[in-house]
Amino acid sequence: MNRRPPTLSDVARRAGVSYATADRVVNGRAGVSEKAARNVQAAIEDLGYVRNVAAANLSQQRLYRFAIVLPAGSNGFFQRMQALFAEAASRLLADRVSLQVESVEAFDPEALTSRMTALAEAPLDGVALVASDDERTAAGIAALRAREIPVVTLVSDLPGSQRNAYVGIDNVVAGRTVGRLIRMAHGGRRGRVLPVVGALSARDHAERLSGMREVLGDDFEIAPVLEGRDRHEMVETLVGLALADDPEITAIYSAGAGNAGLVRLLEALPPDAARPYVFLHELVPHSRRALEEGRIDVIIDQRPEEEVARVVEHLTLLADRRALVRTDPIVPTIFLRENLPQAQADALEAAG
Amino acid sequence: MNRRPPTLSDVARRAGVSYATADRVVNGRAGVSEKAARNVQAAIEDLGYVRNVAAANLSQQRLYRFAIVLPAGSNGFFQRMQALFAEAASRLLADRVSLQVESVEAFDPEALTSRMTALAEAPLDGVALVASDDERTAAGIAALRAREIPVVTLVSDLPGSQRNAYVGIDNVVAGRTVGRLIRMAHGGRRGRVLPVVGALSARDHAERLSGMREVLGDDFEIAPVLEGRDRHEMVETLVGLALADDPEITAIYSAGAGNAGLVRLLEALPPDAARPYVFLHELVPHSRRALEEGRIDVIIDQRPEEEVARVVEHLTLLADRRALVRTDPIVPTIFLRENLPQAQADALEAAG
DNA sequence: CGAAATTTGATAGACGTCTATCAAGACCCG
DNA sequence: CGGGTCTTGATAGACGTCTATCAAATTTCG
Repeated sequence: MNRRPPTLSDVARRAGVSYATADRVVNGRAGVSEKAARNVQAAIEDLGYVRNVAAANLSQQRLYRFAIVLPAGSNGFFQRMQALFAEAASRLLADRVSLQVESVEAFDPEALTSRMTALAEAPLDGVALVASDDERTAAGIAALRAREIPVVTLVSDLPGSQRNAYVGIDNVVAGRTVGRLIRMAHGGRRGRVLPVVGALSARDHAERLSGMREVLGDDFEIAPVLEGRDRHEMVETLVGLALADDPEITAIYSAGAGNAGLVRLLEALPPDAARPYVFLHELVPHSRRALEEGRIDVIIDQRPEEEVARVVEHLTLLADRRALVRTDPIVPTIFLRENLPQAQADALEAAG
Repeated sequence: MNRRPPTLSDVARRAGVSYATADRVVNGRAGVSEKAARNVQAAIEDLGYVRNVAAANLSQQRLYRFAIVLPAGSNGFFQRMQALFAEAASRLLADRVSLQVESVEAFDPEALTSRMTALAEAPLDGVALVASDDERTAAGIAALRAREIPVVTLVSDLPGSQRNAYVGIDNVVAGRTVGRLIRMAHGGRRGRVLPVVGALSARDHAERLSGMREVLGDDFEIAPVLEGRDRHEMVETLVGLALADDPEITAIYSAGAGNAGLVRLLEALPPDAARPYVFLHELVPHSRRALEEGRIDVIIDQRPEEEVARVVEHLTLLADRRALVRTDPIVPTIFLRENLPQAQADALEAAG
């Protein structure tokens, strides 16, 4: 129960070969007879040999150099994600993983592409990026892959491209989840839903809406979709007008960003007036506060903590040319005011 | 950008001391003047030195031997947890962490205590266990601590004891979350809730109920609490009787186990008959199926995957006498049929 | 001042794996 | 059977840290 785990020398001895031969087998180097290889494999299984990663990493001086490209700007979600990556970076220093977190102008495929071109020249072992739905982005990914640099898309995918993996939620699932919650909140009654997105041309926003529609079916009316460009002033204005215009609205689903404007609008309502149910995405300071104060009802979060962890996991595995585990999408998480995570507030404060 | 991370030799050189002295500083060994220590610290910060854990682990031949004690039996939740620990164990072999997963008879504090006494004699670096609310368990924990073996309680806490940490959800929070969902599902209307627990004397079940009550306040009636002993036949019978007896019930909250019985009962209902909203705990095969088939509405899950990861994290840190990170409780997660995790089914199948 | 105590330096060996090199042995084919 | 190719063995050095030892230098204190 307490004995030393077997080393490769033990394996070699057991297999009746030299250390060199055993090493050739485990590292897939050429020049080993089939028989010897079989013996070594058998010895590995007999002894339950597992390669000591500490020793392996040490001897190889393995360094993992990853670049993470995030959209810049005031978007609370990406600020949170950036803080999480920064925190991960300092934690991962001890494991010889260096994360270089970069910002590019949001919604600017040109800027993203030129950044990617630059990264393709850098000595990197992997890149994660928030893809924009654009041919140039796909070309940038291809350029990185051509240099043998693995690429992971994050939050927003680009399915046709050569990216190795996607880390993020399935937006249709997120929309369906909101649909179900809307149904629940209406307790069997019908209602009229006001959808707000950044732009209908944004694939993720459109997918969320269509997921919601799938679940609501014909039992609910859907008001004309507002496109707020993810800008809070615009969201505030448009939603304000729509609500004034259409008193039948029983629920608002904001599938995009710019929710600070929505929250401002809700704060301006008389405190005890009936208001529509409000569902929105991403747990950030202002949405958290709104939920705590009862101005909104549900936040759908894509758990950036989990996404950050998984990006690092994927990039490390890809850099070692190993198989990915856990390629299923991130599950959108439902936050009500009752199950808000506790540490969240502190972590955000600490991040400034 | 691509240079070799600094080693302790670099630090020593920079600080103008020998490697030996630098080593004494970083490992907190005695026999270093204050001045030398300050110089070394400064050099560490200047260079951004981070101890290479691979090298450190290698040189120390550090082995982490942890024991995990779970209640035996057919309980789907603990079966899932056991599978997750087994999976973690094989993954962690490469990191020289050995998890020895043990079962003891459920609800048998005597059996748990004698197991703990045995473990106190074993060469272990940490123990995780599902505490039962019992003095003997507290004594067992004390015995382990007396042998310098860190102890983490899992799923069920024992606050008065000497355990180093608790990994699990806050059951009041879970109950409050359900309370909010019940409110939502009633869409502003009143209702009558049937609570089902294993036993009112079980602290976690009682806490869940009181959390729910907090949120429902006086707007809802609460039917007499059923105690199903976490046994599915008993739950099936009791709930069946209660529903027949009390047609006013609009929601069922099952805060304990034995939900297979509840699901059977619901399956027996005529398919298109109105049924109460049903809320229960833990995503396991039968509850998952019930949710997929629309026989229940919500599953509150305590994310055993996350708990397993955190147990390992805590035990490792404790074994190294380091400070714990992330001591906030696990956040109860809400699953609707729309946001069920995908991989779950496969993972459970694979675990057999 | 001198003896004792404390601090420092130098260094060696170990941890397990990886990489590389060189020589020797086994095998094949003409 | 001789020359070539393939396979194997032996071994050395490196990775960065930890532990230990011994001697030398410095400080403390009676």
